[in-house]
Amino acid sequence: MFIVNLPIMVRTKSEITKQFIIHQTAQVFNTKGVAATTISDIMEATKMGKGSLYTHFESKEHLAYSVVDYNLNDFFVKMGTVTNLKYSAKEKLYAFLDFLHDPVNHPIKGGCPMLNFGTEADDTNPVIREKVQIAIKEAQLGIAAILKKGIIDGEFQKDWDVDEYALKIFAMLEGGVLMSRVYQDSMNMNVLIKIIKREVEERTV
Amino acid sequence: MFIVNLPIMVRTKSEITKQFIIHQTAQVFNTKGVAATTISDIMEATKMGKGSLYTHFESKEHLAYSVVDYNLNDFFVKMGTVTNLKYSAKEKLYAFLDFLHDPVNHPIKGGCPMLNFGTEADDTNPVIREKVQIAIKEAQLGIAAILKKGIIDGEFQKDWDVDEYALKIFAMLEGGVLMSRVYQDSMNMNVLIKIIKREVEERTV
DNA sequence: CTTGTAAACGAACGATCGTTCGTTTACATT
DNA sequence: AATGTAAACGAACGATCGTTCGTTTACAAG
Repeated sequence: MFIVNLPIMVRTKSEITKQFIIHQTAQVFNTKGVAATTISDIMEATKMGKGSLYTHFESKEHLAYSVVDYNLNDFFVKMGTVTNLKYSAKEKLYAFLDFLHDPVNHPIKGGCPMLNFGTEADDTNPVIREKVQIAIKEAQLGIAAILKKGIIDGEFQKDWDVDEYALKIFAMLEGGVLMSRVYQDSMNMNVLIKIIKREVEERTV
Repeated sequence: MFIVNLPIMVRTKSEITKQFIIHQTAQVFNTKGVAATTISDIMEATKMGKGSLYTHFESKEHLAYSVVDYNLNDFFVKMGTVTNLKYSAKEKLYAFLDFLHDPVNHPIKGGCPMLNFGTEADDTNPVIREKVQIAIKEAQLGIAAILKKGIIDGEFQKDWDVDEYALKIFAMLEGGVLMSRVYQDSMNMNVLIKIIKREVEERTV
């Protein structure tokens, strides 16, 4: 039915601008927070007029939702890029840990979006809270998947409770990000990563 | 010099009201954040007129500073109240852990103030960032002090790197608070506490 | 009770908030 | 080149922001 003869560029013009706005404001929202980011901030980040923004987003809140999605997704894309370069489970895990070794200059500008948007939204914004919840779940599962692969491949001890240890890794890293960013010094994060690696070695066959 | 014959009540009237305002708005700031808390919110929480607030605080920002101090201090007071009831190091530590077992209903209303104010302020408010930095340092030292007492009293193994483990505990707990509050379920926190207790047992002589 | 001083107050201020809308500009299709 | 449609735009809106200030109220001292 209704087969449309689409031009070469499939629904692009508006979509490109939309993505441009999201891309340009991702750091602003992640740094200042959703509530504290103003339309003026968005205009400055995009160099666009006030009215133009409302051609692509029905409200600041809806843009914020897209930006939260973008930042969360960006984290997993970059995390995947790093881990997919490695073959063994331990190498994947260590690559992931090293990927996060410097929270002062976090790979996602403004810091971990799960930490930032999670703490802002947990009591005030159910939509964002749920987005973060899904992302945290995905992160836990991602770490657990690496550990499980390590067991299947015979790298790690079979009796290791990997779901529990994935939770432990995630919590330690988020705590480490908080500390390092407040201290403006990534030393604590490096100690935590060293601890995790040591514990992984103890579970390596 | 200048010995003043002070009345019975030493600089109270204004100070009491000041503390009342801080007390009444502590939860609001900790839940909504400093930037998102408005004067109207403060008026509603205190049932005071707009002008009265400026009799006691020169700006919203200065009130926020006092509230951050209040919430951070409140945490340590409550933590001390719980741990001081115990004699042995392990009992103190477990009491502290159990004190944090339910982040959905955190002892400090709105959640951990180090987590909340730390993530909001790390890139935007140097004054608050430093207050949180000092608090985190104090928390680390507090945990480490308990562990050190455990070693001195012969409860824990002598070769335990307690500073490192205090850092690990703190990071895990902050990560656990984040997860539990985003999930609106304290299960993850309970697993993390269980893990810590297990590791402490392994270091118990 | 009178008086003096500090606290409480709310109207009003200028600034900025998020949003709307009529108009101009840009650009792909005739 | 003419035309039609969508994007870009900025002035203007009402609402709310944080702050100020002249006045009223509360209350302890004399």
